[in-house]
Amino acid sequence: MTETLGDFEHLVLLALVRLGDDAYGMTVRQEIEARTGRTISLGAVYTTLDRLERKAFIRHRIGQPTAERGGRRKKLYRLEPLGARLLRETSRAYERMTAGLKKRLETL
Amino acid sequence: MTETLGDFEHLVLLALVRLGDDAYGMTVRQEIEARTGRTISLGAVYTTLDRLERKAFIRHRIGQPTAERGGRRKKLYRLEPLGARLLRETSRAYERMTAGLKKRLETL
DNA sequence: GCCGATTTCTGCTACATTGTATAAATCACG
DNA sequence: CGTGATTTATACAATGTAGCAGAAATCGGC
Repeated sequence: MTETLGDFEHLVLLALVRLGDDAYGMTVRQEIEARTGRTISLGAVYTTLDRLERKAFIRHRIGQPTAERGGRRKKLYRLEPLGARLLRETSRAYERMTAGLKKRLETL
Repeated sequence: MTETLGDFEHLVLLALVRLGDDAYGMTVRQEIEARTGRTISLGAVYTTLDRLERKAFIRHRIGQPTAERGGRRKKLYRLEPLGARLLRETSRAYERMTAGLKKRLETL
């Protein structure tokens, strides 16, 4: 593996996988906040999405405006093959690091 | 969660758990290299161990010299309660992020 | 036993990348 | 317009990483 993912980048990619068609700034933040319990600024999310896109791990398209008042057009993101491969590798590496340790981790 | 662990810091803590009594610079590197498949410089390991210790997540003691060739005295590291708690939280957060996604991740 | 060669291990320094907050700009709709 | 949803810009802190210097220990020859 040549490339590596930072901690937060990793979380963002996982959020994209789970969110599927509805992945953009706000939902990505919600998803990560809800599951990790940590508080995240939107700026952090956008910066990271942008960086991941520059590296060709993800790509965006512009969504349709919604019927709500306000509601600027969203940038919807999805995983690209390069990012998918890296995410899979990173997840596997994590699995190998924790293999046989999960019970112990819980009782730390 | 107020504090967070970086990607590499996380790997280092996991290595400490697995290595138990025999965790020092070289073995930590070996462990991470073997399981993640990535190449790691010793300097990276030492710097990270040092930072983790400053934050009171880990602590070291000086080991006895061994009979091996070379074999300078080792700094043996072990997890402190603060680090253990953070590691557990981080691991749980990751579990929640990947819950129900593992199969999908494998076929990305 | 002393001495240099050799090996293991640690410390330091410097720089690149990633993480994060805050404030400002845009856009879509009524 | 004015208002709310969303994105962009900016700046700085924290983390990741390489490279090299140096200290401590053993080994073999003399």
